[in-house]
Amino acid sequence: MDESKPGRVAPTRATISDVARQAGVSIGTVSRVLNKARNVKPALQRRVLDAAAALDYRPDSFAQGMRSKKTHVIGVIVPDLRNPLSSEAAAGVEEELTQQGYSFFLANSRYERGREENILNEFARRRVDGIIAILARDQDPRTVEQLRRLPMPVVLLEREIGTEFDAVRTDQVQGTYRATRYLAALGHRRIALITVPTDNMSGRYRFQGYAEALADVGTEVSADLVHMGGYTRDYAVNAAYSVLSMRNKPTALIVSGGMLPGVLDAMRQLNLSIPDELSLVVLGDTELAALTRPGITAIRYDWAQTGRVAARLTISRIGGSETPPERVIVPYEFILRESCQELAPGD
Amino acid sequence: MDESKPGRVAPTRATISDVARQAGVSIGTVSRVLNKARNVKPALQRRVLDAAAALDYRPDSFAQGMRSKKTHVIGVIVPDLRNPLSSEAAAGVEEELTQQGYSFFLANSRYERGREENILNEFARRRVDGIIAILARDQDPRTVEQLRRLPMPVVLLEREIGTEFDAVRTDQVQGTYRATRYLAALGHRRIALITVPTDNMSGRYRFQGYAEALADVGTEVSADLVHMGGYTRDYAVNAAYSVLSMRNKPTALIVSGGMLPGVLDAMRQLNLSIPDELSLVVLGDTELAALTRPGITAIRYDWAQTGRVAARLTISRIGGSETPPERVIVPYEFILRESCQELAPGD
DNA sequence: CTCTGGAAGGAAAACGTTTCAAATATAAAT
DNA sequence: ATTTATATTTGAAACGTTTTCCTTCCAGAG
Repeated sequence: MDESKPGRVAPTRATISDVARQAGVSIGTVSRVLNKARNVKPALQRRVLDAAAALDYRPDSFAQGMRSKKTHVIGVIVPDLRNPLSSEAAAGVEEELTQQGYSFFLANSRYERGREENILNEFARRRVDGIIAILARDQDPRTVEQLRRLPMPVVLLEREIGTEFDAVRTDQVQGTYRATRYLAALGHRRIALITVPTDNMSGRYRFQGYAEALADVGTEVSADLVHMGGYTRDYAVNAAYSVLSMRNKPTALIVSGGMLPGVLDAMRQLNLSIPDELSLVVLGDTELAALTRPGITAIRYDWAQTGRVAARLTISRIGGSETPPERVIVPYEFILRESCQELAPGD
Repeated sequence: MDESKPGRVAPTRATISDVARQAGVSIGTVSRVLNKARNVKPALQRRVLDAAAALDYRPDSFAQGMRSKKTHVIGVIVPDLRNPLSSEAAAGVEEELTQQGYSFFLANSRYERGREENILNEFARRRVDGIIAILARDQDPRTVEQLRRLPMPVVLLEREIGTEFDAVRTDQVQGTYRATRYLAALGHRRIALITVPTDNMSGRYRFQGYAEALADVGTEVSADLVHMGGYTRDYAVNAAYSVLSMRNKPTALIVSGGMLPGVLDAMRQLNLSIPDELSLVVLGDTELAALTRPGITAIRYDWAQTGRVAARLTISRIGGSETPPERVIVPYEFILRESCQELAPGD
């Protein structure tokens, strides 16, 4: 019925046979011209190209995918769309993929394993050429098993599973080590840590850097200063609240970027000021850290860069690269602001 | 060669004919069971379902799309992945689409028309079932024409083109009106406005609300107080810098959320304090506005909600809804913080 | 002039679904 | 027991590509 509507252009797209007819050749020839263009006389080639242009022909990606098994689509799975890690990484992936002619599905697991499983299944069903994943948990054997079964290359972002998958990550160990040593150099010894659980790489490596730095200055990790039990803002608020209202409270605090809002919130409630009453370093720089007053000293991670690297790596795997799994580590940057203070000897 | 590797599961997925063979029925029956399941005897239905489960069968989405013309994919195009409007809207869209069994392509135009055009073409080629778009410019005739030609429903987000497309947007007119009136009620008359250009809806409606409010308090718009020439952070810094270093500088400033960082940056450079030297209202609430000190009074827009509504609307259009184009307006919320001060009579 | 071999182009198969027409089985009505 | 209507199931076409296998051309060699 639409066909007859006067004002409406018929919505039927030209197919390859339309082009073939218009150019007076077989569809096979059209396909050959449009793809490799081998063994076709220049004259014919022109005719085909002209016909295709005239008809505004675009190959149907479903027919292509059906036949050639290549979709030029990559699946990207993140745990929390609103977290800067996710959005920055997605932005980096986007930059690189677009440039290389790929599209991508974006999916959000919300840190739920069930969702993650469904998403991976859906990606497989949709025959994505590759997957870039920031997993909720990288130690769950079911997840690992599912990844192993996937017929397309998988690149992990900010996560690690043994050495069998490509992985791109920021240097959380060194970054956190540096943050801790920086505070220690200012005289702090009671340094609290609020970040994500150890069931993914970020938490594990952050704790490792923290613990190593403390050990190097001859201090032991004190369990009551470490809160690594959740991902949410509420968790951060509660953790900060409880650690900052201890009788013998810490003089410094290291918090991950996604939890900074919660910590600032708690500090406001407790009416604690930075840096007089608490020195603060954030793992992962954000606009909030940069622009709040005083500015928060930060370990900056270039997540967009990890995204770009992961995208390039994925594409090279799709291209058939068979080298052993890579492990790329993107360095951190230390951003000095005004949130830390030398500890007065008496404190 | 992979087939023979001992440790590797053969990566060939089961097809519908495998299921048919296993269940001892025709492929047509399998298809019917898996889709509508009408007119199939319960016994057979069980057999088919069991077979499908046993083989871990998942219909190939390319074959499906090829035949049925439905892809269950929606294309989402945003102008700036790092802007809260984009990421919040994407998150809202994601919530709703996932729940309804849709996947989505996410693409980033970076406010460039050429990219936008390519993205729309790519979406068409990939036969997305519908498109949700935050356009770079909603007044460009070429963009409009391209949208008209698209064979799938398009829902505009935070943009409007006449009345021929569905559009979901926040109430920028009223929000900005309210912000302006609020400042006026505190005695301010020299109120600056820094936001995006008028070549998309947000800029137009913000200016409208601003101008109406000023008119209602008997003040004229003063061109040197209005900066609506760019989208970037750099633009915001420069605009704020120039407007705040005027001899007769404004006593209050309204800025859009994406540009708040730039404004705060400029204020820091100029060493201006809030609210003593400048009252500030931000259009679009963000974490930065909420957590910086003092907190910035904000007009909050629920972009995630617009995303959800747009997703629902898109799906209903895909379902064949033929009602006239809708125009949904999501209300604003006034968030009072500490960034505004009553103007002293002498000022 | 015939033969050979490579280049160029065509015809048709295949990809895995959905859907439609036809065939068969079942139930109801006579 | 037939006939008729209805419910179920089958078989095959169709979707728009890519690709494989042929056939046809031609040029150069013998």
